[in-house]
Amino acid sequence: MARKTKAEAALTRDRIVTCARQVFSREGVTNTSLETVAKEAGVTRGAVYWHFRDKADLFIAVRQQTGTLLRFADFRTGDALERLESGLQAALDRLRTDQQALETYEVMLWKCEYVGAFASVRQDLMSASSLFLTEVTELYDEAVRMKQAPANLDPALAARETLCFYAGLLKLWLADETGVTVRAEVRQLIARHVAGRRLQKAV
Amino acid sequence: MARKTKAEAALTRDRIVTCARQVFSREGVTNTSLETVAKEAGVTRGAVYWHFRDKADLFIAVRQQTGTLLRFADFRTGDALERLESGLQAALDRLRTDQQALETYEVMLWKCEYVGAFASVRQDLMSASSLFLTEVTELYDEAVRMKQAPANLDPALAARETLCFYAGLLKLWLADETGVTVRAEVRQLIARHVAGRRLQKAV
DNA sequence: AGATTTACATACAGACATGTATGTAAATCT
DNA sequence: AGATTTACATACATGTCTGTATGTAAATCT
Repeated sequence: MARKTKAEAALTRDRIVTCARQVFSREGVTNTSLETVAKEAGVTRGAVYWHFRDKADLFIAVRQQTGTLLRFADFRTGDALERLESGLQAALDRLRTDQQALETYEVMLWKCEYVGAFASVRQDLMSASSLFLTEVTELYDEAVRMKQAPANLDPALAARETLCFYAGLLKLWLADETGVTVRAEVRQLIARHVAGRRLQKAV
Repeated sequence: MARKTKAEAALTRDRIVTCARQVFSREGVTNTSLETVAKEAGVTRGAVYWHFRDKADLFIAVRQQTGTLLRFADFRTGDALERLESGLQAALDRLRTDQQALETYEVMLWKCEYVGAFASVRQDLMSASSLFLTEVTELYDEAVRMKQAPANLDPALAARETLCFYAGLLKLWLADETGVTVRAEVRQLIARHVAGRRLQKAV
């Protein structure tokens, strides 16, 4: 077949990743055949195998294309607890407004089996959790130093609780199609969670 | 083949379910072939198809064999918040001491894709979440009435936060093989979470 | 005791997925 | 401008899984 331009090839690769995400979210990662992905992207399996070693490699590309939901570094205004809340709210907002992020996280949290080649991906997720812990611990630490949180608050422990809350929230939010379980009240949920850390309990 | 006694057949069925759980947790649900399960159980696929319609049906049996992790009804001593904490602690304790429960939840939370026939299973999980919400809401309601929790605590919202915390905790606990993320401090985590609801903040 | 199920094992038929090997024409390199 | 890659498409070889149909001897029913 006629060779494509570098730019064209990059587009092809991108189309494959995009289609893979969609097919993954429809049919689940394991049930997805690379043939299906290829067809959806208007290429053959040859193209897929040229750009990616195997399905696990493609899956990693899907994750990278979407990137991470949560970037506390993006929030520099307000006190530590305000920045924490902003970060969490922004993450959940993105799920609502960004179809791509929605699909990717649907796949990661509900449509993927972390076994075999995918076991290492789970390690990645846990690494991301560690990063989250580090950042949130620092935020709580700052909150304590600034007297916004009670002095007896253990930043590391509180951060772990927040991590659990966040992980569960993401997972339940995605599954809560009716909206009654958590979707309808995400904002208040997050606000409440963070408010619970403040020195003057307001909620 | 020689027909088995009803009792023998029940044992066979049970062996199949047990082996299915183990294979599922090793290889993931989708990657598991019924042939593998059958071999492990010392039977052929004929037996598996005799007892179960298909893999999804078998998966449901695996869930039923283990049952639910959390039964607040089991705890009748102490105030509402103490009962809440006891329930949560007991659930996580079970994961530590009950290999079967461990495997089942590993499968449900990390080794299963909720797609196609399994989509309805996810509905079931959300129904269980609703039940959890009902029970915990009632506990918080009682805590408020008994002045153990602040009057401005919204039981329904607090219950949702606890649900998220619990869901995330389960998921992270299972993946935290090194223990550094949450496993080492589950007890304090749960204690802290519940203590955060008490009128006199202690943590 | 005979008729009927039951609890499987065996056999069959077909679909589907994977990885690799090979071909090729145009981009890109020199 | 020629040599070399590149970006795929095509073809091949193979393994695997599913669902069902059929067989059968012993339990269970009547």
